[in-house]
Amino acid sequence: MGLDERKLEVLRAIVEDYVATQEPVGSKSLVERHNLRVSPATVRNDMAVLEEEGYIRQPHTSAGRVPTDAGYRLFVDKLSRVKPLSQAERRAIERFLIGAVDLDDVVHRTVRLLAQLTRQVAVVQYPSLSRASVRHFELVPISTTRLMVVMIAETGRVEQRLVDLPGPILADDVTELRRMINEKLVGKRLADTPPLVVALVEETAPSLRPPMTTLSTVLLETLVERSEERIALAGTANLARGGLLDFQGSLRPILEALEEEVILLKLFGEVEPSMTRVRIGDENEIEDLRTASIVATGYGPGTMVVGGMGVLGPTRMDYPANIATVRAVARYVGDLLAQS
Amino acid sequence: MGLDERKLEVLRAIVEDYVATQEPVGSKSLVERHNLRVSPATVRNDMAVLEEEGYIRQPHTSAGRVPTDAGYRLFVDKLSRVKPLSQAERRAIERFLIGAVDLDDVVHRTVRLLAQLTRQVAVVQYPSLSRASVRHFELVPISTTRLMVVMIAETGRVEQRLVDLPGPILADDVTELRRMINEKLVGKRLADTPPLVVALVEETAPSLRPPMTTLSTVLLETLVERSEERIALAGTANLARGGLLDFQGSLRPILEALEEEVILLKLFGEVEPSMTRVRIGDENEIEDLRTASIVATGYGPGTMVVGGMGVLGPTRMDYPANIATVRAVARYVGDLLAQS
DNA sequence: ACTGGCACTCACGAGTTGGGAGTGCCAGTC
DNA sequence: GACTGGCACTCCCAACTCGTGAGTGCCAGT
Repeated sequence: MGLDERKLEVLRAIVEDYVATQEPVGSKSLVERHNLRVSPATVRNDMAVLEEEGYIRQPHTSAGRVPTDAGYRLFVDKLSRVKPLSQAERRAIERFLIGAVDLDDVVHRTVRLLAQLTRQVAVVQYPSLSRASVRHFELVPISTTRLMVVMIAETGRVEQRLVDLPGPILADDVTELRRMINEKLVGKRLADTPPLVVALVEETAPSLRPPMTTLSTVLLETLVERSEERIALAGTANLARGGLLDFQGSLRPILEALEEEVILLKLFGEVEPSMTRVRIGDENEIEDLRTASIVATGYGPGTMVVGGMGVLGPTRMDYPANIATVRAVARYVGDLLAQS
Repeated sequence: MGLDERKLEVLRAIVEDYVATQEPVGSKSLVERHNLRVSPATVRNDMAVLEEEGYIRQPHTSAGRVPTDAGYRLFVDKLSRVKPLSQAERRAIERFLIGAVDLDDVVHRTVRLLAQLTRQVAVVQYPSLSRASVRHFELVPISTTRLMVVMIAETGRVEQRLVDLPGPILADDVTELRRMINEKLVGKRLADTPPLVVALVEETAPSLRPPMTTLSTVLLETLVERSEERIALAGTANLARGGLLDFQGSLRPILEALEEEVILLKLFGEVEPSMTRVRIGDENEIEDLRTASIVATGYGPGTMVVGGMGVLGPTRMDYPANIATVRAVARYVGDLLAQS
């Protein structure tokens, strides 16, 4: 169990070399590249221990060593300092996001930026409604029996939906419905709205009951059920880099998983405030992603978290760099949201 | 130049076998599988001619023949009848699209359906605004200096955008602006709106000039420039099927091209009314897609075309089946749009 | 115009081999 | 006790060989 200073140093060196070269690393080249001040034989002994402890393994006898998922985990937790971004990267982030015209555009640009900087697949969850609050509701008459319901969230996100009413409705009544809904819901966090919507129906005068009832079901559907649905994705082409050595040959399951929004939301949506979470290989619950790692973090204006973002790549990725990039981008986007 | 009946028959057989087996097809197995009523030697002579004409080629000496892009082209144009869909497929289309709640949902379901039925990458362009007409405009006051502009197109598509006004504005003025805009633009095709918007500003009373001017630039931007921007994509995992034999080894360029919305719009957006267009391999202008084929068609309510959809796959794809599927789905979605 | 026969070509897979990188172990040194 | 040099061993990998078989082109014969 004794992993002394040098053994950890050896592990770090193995991870770094393997990530860089993509080839199993042997004792000799290790000693050459990093200036460990011991002989290859000593390193070999250390490696034997590290292997016994499950941090590295040999693809085959008499080949170099490769980190295991547990090895990466130890590396990420204890052995690496997050690399500060280069000036050039900071500028790139700024330049890329500066011209965004609306929320959609911000998300779009962000996801591309992440993909480009990390050279991995990037995922950004649209600001989730349930964590944000309501800025304004609007009812737009389309015909006498049809309304469009528009909801604007504090984050700038807009949702709309058409509603067929049970019967014709007067313009004044629409105005009244609008007033009531706004009075009741504006400023509330979306997650808290369902009981309020129910109460709203009960408080409605009998004459307006039927349309309000219809509206309430639509409100509930739109605001709650569809509220976390959207995800932006970029950089899938990066999967096809590493010559198919990553992901043990088949991109298929990875690409399939990436098309399931439910999966992506699970991976990138469950973020705790201001924590960067790293999931390495086997730690993933999703079977298909056992050969991949994920770096995810939450973002939002100030200390609030309105969504998640992150990258996905082979377990053999540059964790320190990716963690740094994801954090920096998340923080920058958070600031952007806080301004508007 | 004389390609008699039988030679064409041989070409058709080669394409069909190659698409099915993915292996170069030789004269002997050809005669066995299709009951051409001649000997392998005769077929070989025909093949020699077909090769000379550029319709097939040999991967290496003494291997079977493989169709060239020109061969596929001839096959598609002259030698294949579009396969009618099976009853099961028709039912699948119906079942898949029947529960769609709004336009976004329709597009989403459609693209997944196409990917699933054809086992290729599917692309659906959101109903393009410029080809559709305006149903309604709405202006929603957010604060005294901020409006939200919402546009609803005849296809059900909704676009919205926030506008910062040059100065505070009264509720009555907003109402007036809304009235003016709707009066001028409702019912017009979007492509025809720009001059109308300009005229609108000129007709506006001096007191309302400043906000109307601001609005007009936003209208132009939103309605024209951003009008064809959206694309839905599904089934990228299908690229990784054919064991990397398709696409001569690297998915990278294909995945990259698929991430460029501009490229996809070029491919699937330029559709003539009720024509199914097939682009085979080299016929593609996009360098990266020279190993791929595209089947695209327009769709829309009735005879109108409001967008394109289609599939992308290896040149070695089942053209008759894919053409049939794309057409059927496009028609079904068109009907769906016509109803609403 | 088609066919059967025949010699030829060449990709492919199975087996073989040599080299080299890397290992584990052990005896020796500080 | 911790480290090192030396050494025998393992085994992947790339290169080579070789037999097989599918497929061909050509030609003489019907």
